[in-house]
Amino acid sequence: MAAHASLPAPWDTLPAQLRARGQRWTPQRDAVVRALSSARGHLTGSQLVDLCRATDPSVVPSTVYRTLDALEELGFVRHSHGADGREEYHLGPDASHGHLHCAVCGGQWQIQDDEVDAVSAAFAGRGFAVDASHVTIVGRCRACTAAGN
Amino acid sequence: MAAHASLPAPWDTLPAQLRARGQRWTPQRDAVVRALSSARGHLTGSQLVDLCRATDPSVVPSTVYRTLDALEELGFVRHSHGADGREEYHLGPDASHGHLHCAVCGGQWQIQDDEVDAVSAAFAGRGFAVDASHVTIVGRCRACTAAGN
DNA sequence: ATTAATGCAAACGGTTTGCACTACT
DNA sequence: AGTAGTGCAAACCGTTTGCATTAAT
Repeated sequence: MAAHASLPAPWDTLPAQLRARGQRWTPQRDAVVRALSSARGHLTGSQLVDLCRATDPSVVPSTVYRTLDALEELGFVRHSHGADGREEYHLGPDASHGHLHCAVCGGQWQIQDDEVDAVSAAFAGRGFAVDASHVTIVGRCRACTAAGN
Repeated sequence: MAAHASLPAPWDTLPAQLRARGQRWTPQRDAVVRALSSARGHLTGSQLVDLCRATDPSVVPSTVYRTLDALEELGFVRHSHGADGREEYHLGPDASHGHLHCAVCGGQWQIQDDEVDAVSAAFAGRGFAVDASHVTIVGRCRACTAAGN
């Protein structure tokens, strides 16, 4: 089959995107996506496994991880590494506008999603919710470091 | 025995501190400390294991990890979780003066070592060297979050 | 009918644990 | 002598893999 009770927001185009690449939409992938979208924020791989199995006990870890790989390839999820040292997956490309600022050359770069995640995770333990759009990190960029500054 | 070719900087008082607590100084702990101090920056647990075994093949993983626990209890090392998702250990308390700033209540808190490490690790991949003393993270503190702001 | 995706079970790497033995104090 | 610390080997957890089977296309 492949349950289709209409997917939320960014996921609704997913089945089509998969099929366009010759890939398939399955009940298991549906379960993974629903678990992902129901849980706001980030999930570790094993949390996701448990969540999926709660609704559909037939879902097996390998399927979850393989599905995540597939979703990541399409840019629907990204993964980083949480403060607990486990893989952490989160929803697709959302705008984050943090910046990296080189104190030497004055260059600026946008901070990427997974980097924001890592920063957020660093302070999650003390209950501090990082505002991703206001993160500015000062330091020295690769070029300036290489130049010996 | 317990090799004693004089330990570098902050470690020289370690044997005494251990003994003061009824704990012991062993060649294995010596090996771990030397590996830690020789490697500038951070090391994962398994990197440390390998490093130790390179000089002293008799050192076994469990001993390394147990030693790290002991060192951490004394405040000689701290551990965080690196971008590769593994435990990462680093040298004792060094001054870092980054701050957390709550956009709601205006409160400020000092960023801790392991948090700085996590932030640094987030950008290490792109060759950006974070200036720990200039990290300021804006967000919402636990209290303000709890208050529903 | 094809072949992508699944379930299973086994393997993996890093870390932790129980226990008898060793060696620091 | 007393006991903290060790080495070993086995357990553990999250993740990955090989392979025969199932099911979406």
